[in-house]
Amino acid sequence: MTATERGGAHVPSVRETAEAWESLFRAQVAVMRRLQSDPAFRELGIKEYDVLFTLTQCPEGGLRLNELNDHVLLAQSSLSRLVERLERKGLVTRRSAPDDGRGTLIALTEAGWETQRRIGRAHVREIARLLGGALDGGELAELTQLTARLRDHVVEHHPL
Amino acid sequence: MTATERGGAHVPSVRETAEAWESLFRAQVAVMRRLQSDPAFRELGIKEYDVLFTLTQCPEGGLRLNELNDHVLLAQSSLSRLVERLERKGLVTRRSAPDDGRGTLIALTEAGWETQRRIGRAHVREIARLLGGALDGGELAELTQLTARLRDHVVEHHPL
DNA sequence: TCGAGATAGATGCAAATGCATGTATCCTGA
DNA sequence: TCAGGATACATGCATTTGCATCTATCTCGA
Repeated sequence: MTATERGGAHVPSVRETAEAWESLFRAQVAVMRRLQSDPAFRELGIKEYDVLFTLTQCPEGGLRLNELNDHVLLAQSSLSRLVERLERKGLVTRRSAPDDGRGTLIALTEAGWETQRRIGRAHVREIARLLGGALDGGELAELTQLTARLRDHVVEHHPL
Repeated sequence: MTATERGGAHVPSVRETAEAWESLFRAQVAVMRRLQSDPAFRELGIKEYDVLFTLTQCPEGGLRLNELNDHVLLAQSSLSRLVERLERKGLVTRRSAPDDGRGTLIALTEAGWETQRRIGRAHVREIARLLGGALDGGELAELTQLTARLRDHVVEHHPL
């Protein structure tokens, strides 16, 4: 068996790359389909939750709409309206960015933090329930590393 | 450094599991955002393409709607109408399943095969362009393995 | 300083989506 | 055999999404 045959440290072929993406994508679909049906997301859609979560992971002041948009699979206009809905529910505030009159700063309200924590706890439990037993700790760490590097590479080398 | 600290073959914590999912999901978002903007998907949306692709990967006769639905992140009704659109475009045919009067068999037309091949070629090139250089062959194979096992586990242990 | 182009976000509108439900068919146990 | 429930898919309808475009603001070079 050659290095190539066992998938050694060679430059991957187009086919190998496409297969890896396909596999990653299908795994995401399978997991996401199940996560979406979690009762935790009856109160708030998973995309709305994702925005709240992203806001918890960033400096206190909040995020610009375009920064938020990097984390979510939505068109700019769709995110704009999603945030508008969150504002109407009292979960986030929007204010004009102090240093750039065009920008909008989105920040969590107290209710937003509380809602994220509440849904987040159930969500994390559900993730563990679904994925538990699929991979051991080393494999899971490996997966985290590989996907993180994949993301970093794409963000770094292929701006939108 | 203990085995746990370096992520050895232990039973993963809830936190480690959630981190891995988060990382996988963000990588998927980053890659998908870029794939979606490929001009190859101006003619046909990526979800529509995905259905055509899935149909190429299965026995000649086609797939039932509910089987298709396992591969796609869409509600049953949305897929039903997506397939209806594909039929109107002449890319698939729908016929009643011979062994089950409730079912619908979806199959590619000749134009459907041709369209999938054409878009697929461009799509695979784009995948290689985006991911090329991110991971070497061994890492890519590892990623394929891990995500495939993740999917298999979820499909096996957590039916919808 | 000014004007052309770039950028951030909002909005009108058509298309796509999901939920709830409807219809037809299939299955199962009494 | 047949009634009750389950399953497969379709459909009405309100919501969400994306595209194209608009406005407001910023940036930069002449």
